[in-house]
Order: sequence, then structure tokens, then C-alpha cells
Amino acid sequence: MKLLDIGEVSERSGVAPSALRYYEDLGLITSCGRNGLRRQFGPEVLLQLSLITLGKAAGFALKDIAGMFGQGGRPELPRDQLHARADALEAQIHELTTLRDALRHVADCPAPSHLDCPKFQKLLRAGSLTAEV
Amino acid sequence: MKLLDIGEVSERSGVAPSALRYYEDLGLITSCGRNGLRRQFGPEVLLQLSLITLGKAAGFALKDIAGMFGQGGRPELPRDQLHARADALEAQIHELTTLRDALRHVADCPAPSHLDCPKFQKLLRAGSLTAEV
DNA sequence: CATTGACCTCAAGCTGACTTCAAGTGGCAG
DNA sequence: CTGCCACTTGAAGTCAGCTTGAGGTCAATG
Repeated sequence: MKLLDIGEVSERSGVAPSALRYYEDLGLITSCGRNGLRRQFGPEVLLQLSLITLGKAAGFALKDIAGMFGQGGRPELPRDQLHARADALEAQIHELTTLRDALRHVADCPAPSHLDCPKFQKLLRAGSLTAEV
Repeated sequence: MKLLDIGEVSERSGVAPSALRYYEDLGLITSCGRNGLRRQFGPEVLLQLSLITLGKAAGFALKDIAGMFGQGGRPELPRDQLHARADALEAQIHELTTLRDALRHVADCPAPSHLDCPKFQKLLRAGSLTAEV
């Protein structure tokens, strides 16, 4: 079983060494020993880091991600949390869509102030979380 | 024209007074005068706040939002840049959609361990920035 | 055997988006 | 006129997720 030291893990995962140490502090990853002072990581850490990266991309906090690894680093995914995240992503997609449309409108609409343009207002109102103006 | 003071704006927009002052500091909103010490806002500020809220929900930094819709909703960017922004949003929407679908799949996949599920593996690999495991 | 250079630790710093706090101000109801 | 209370200011604090820096260690290379 070949062990990796932090530089190698960093290079192969694209995660900075300082971040790796930070993750270890938080308990997201575990080094499996030391060579002198140097942490040694088992190869499975790369897979874990993929999961972490993925989780971050999905908007999970590191703490939450930490909770998703059972003993032995095997992922233990909470279905309801995942669905909740998916819902949140869906909401964000909706916001992004509204924003995209608003941006395109602003780029093309000749009205002097967009805030006065009824089309623009309608777009914003479609953006849900909006106040009652 | 009826003016709102900060408490009213806060209540109607759902944005905390401290946040409103912060936004004013950053130049995202402008008060149109004072009554004594108290800021007075024109009603259009509510629409601006919708825009800001929307932008935030879409994941933009306040600075970015400031550039997209300057004061009065007039963008500070030329047309083509706005369209470029919109294009970028579209790409992001695509990514998030993929991620959302993947998340839902993972939440529902009956495979005993996600690591054994080919779709999950694909997702990890598709996590783009992912290491070669 | 000495040097190198990648690692180590711990503390502090940073960015973003605010919140909280202490001390002060002033419009308005009574 | 008094007092209340919502506002004001500026500074400091908070949280996440790291990065940076100073000073130290040690395995491997020449």
C-alpha cells in the first residue's frame, strides 16, 4: 500500500496543502500516520477529496460534508439532506434564470430607467422572493 | 412622493436596517435625504432591493450586483458585457442543473454503496476539478 | 556529515457580508 | 417642556474557509 505525502495529495487533488491540513483539523480527512513529521495519506483520500469538492460545489458547508463520512471514510449520505440541497439548487437555478432574463432585458431595453419598465418589473416579480413593492 | 425611513424599508423589504446602511455604504442604494439624522428612502429603493436580493440568491457578490445594475437600475456595463454575463449565467445554470439531477439521483439510488454506483462514479469524475483517482 | 527543501506547528490575517455595541441625536406625543 | 424611542455613528465582533508567516524539524541527497 503506497502512501502519499501532502504535496502529492495536493498535486493530484488540486487542493492546497494548507487546505488539506485544515480539512484534517476539521476531521474531513485523516492521515494514516507520519513519516517523521510528515503526514502520510492513504490513496482513498483522493476519493474523499472528490466527494468534498463535489459537496462544496453543491453548496454544502464543510461541517455538513464532515457528517457525510461514516467510519472508515465511507460516505454515508443523508437522503433528505441531499434532497433539501437539490431543492436549494433548484431555487438558485430559478433565481439565476430570472437574473439572466433581467440582464438580457436590461441590455436591450431602450427605456431610460429599467425600474420604470413594466416588463422589467414583471421579470423581477417572477423572481419570487421579492418584497411587495 | 412619500418617503420611507429605514425601519419601514427594512420591514417591507425584509432586509435588516444594519444591512441597509451597509448597502448604502457600498453604494448599492442611495437615501434621498435626511429627516434630522434619519435616512429617508424613496419608494424605488424597494425595487432595487429586490434586485439585490435576487442577485445574492443567484450567488453574486454585492460588488458584482452593483456593476450589473447601478443606482436607478441603470447598468454600468456596456451591452455586450451584459450579454456575456447572461451567457455565463446560462452556463452556470447548466452546471447547477446537472448537479441537481446528480444529487437527486444519489439520494434515490438503491445501490448498497454509492461508490459502487456507476452514475455516482461518473458524477465524481464529472466533478471537473476532480483528481485522477 | 552537511545541506536542502519539503514538510511541521501555531498564530495571525484576510474577504465578504453583515451584526452588535456603546454613546449620542432629535422628531414628536403627551 | 419632557421624555421616549427610533434612529444615528464608528468601531469592533462574527463566521466560513482558507492563506500567510515565522520559526522549527528531519529524511534524503550529494
